[in-house]
Order: sequence, then structure tokens, then C-alpha cells
Amino acid sequence: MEAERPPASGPGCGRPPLRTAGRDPATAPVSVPAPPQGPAVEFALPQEPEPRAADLGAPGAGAAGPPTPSAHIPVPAHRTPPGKARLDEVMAATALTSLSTSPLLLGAPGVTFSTEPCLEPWREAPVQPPGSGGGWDPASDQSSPSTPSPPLPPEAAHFLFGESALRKRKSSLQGLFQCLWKRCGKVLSSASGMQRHIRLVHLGRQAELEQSDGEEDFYYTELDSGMDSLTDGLSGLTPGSPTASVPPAFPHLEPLEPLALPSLLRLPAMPPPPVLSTTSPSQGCLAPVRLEPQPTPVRACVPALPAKPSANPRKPRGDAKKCRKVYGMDHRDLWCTACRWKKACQRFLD
DNA sequence: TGTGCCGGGGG
DNA sequence: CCCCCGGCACA
Repeated sequence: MEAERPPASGPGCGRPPLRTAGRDPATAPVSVPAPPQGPAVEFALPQEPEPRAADLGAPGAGAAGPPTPSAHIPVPAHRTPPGKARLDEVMAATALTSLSTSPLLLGAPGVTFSTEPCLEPWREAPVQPPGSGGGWDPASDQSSPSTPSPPLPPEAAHFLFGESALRKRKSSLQGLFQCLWKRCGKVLSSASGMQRHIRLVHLGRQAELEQSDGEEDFYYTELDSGMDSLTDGLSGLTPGSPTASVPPAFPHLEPLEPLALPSLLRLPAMPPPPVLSTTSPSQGCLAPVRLEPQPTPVRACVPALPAKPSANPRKPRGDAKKCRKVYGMDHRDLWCTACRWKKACQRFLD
């Protein structure tokens, strides 16, 4: 700790990193230390929707964000770009396979954080000698050496998608399956039948009858076992509908889609605090695990956000550690801007 | 008493 | 806009 703030050949300006005048925005977060460190702090959290634009603009532009290569399928209406979903699932499947094979295979960087405190790898960083300039951890996460990890981190959320999708497929031995496509709602008794239905009718495929990439999974749900998750969410919104027949949910599918996005975006926001390791190492782990967002579009219909009508306008107060707690008063320059301005923290949102 | 952050003010 | 802070509701 005391190694922090190396000789810093730079200007021997005020030693306390506290509010570094804040005049030059370029170096504001950098404070005095090494140059690579500064940006690392902010960059370490790519998921964090720094510009609120991402927060609000996402729903609209989000879909158009990634230029889907083979985009031509009628799916675009949904928030999961076909191409991406496919890719992610493949990756997820791969990861899962390796996981199920050896749950202790923490070595895998990409998957690491989905198990255990996961912070281990992060905190390693401080080991870096002062020579490298960085005294503090923030820089570490970016340069984490032993991580040949593929571009996964942010995609973490999609992992779960793949997982639940797989799960579903597995358990899809009994019960009914309902198509979640906008105005379809078709119910079949076999998963394979449903997949075929979706593939043919909605996805417009046919040639690849055998190799189902699993994308169909996103568009149908199992009524029997999947019901719990369905009603679970629906109950929150539709207290009136007793049978809670799924169909009524479809019409809303479209209008609500955008709402679903934000809630999804928030997921990746949880694991971001890699730096957090410094303080509470035994927390981060639950984030990735308990997310388990249902891949089914229906889930999206139950953002539970609009459900809250009144109550006090004031937020119940997040229990997540905010910048202040994490970095401490004397690292104010490491706080997210919002925190510095005494606004709602946008780095560790809850 | 410490913390998160709304509402408002100055530049 | 950006930056800051008084003050309140929580914990």
C-alpha cells in the first residue's frame, strides 16, 4: 500500500490524490500516478453505462448496435440479435461443458468469475512492482497478465442465457411447450416439435433441420416446469388473471421489449467492481450465479419496473457498496463521477 | 453517525 | 453543460 505513488517523475504537485484540482478532465481520474492506470479505472468497467446515453438510448439503438451480419431474419424485433445469440450460446455451451466436466477448473479465466469469489485473479494485480508505475489495483484488471480470455467478460450475462436454455432443453421431456412468438402462442407437446415450428414458421429456416443452434429456445417456453418462472413473474403484474394464461402476455411483448433491455443491461453491471476485491472479497461471487435470467422473451414482459406505481419516489437505497465505501474518502478521485457529485452512483448500481 | 443521493446553486 | 454542496432519508 505504501508503495503507492511511486517517485512519479511527474510534477510533484499536491501529494494528496484527493480532488486533484479537477481542472484537467483528461487526467482527472489519473491523478498523479502512472498514465496507464488512470484510464484503467474507468475502462475496467466497460459494462458500466458511463454515458447515460447507453442507459436510455440502448433500447432504441441497442438493437442496431451490433451490425448483425446475417441479419435478415424477422427476428430483429427482439432484443437478441440472432447472430449474436447464436454465438453466445455456442460459447456458453462450451463453457458449460468444461465447467460440468471439472467445476474446479477455475483456471479458465473467462469462466472464473462465475464461481467462487472470483476475485482472486483480480487482486493478484497489486503484485505488480512499483516499477510498472501502478501502485493501486485498478490498473491490474486491465493488464491481468494470465488472462488470454476471449472477449467474454461483458458477455457474461449471456452465459446464463445459454445455460438456462440448455437446462430447459434438458428438462423438456415432459409438459407442453408454447411458442412465445408475438402473436403465435402455439402450443405443442414436444420440444423438438416446437423447435421445428419456430425454425420453420418464425425463423424461416428449413435446410438445417438437424443442426439446431438452439436459437429456437429463446422463442418458446415449457409450460409445465417453465410455468413457475412464468407465473412467478406474471403474478407480479397480472393479479387479475387467474389462469395466467400465457397468451395475454404476447401482445405486450413488443411494447415491453425495450423495458427488458435496461434490466438486462444491469446484470453485467453487477460483476464490474473488480476493484472491489480490495474490500469485500466474499461478495462478488453471488452476482453471476443468482442472475439466471430466463431467456424466454416472456421474462422480458415482467420487468417489474412499471409494476411499482407509487411508493416513495426515493429509491430504497442500494445495498451495494458504492464508490465511497469501496475506494474510501481518500481516493475520491477514483470514484465515479456521479459519486463525486453526490449523485446516484453509476458504477455500482444496485 | 455514516452513507447515498436529491435538489438546487454557481461557473 | 460541468462541478459542487446542503440537507434529507436511511442504515
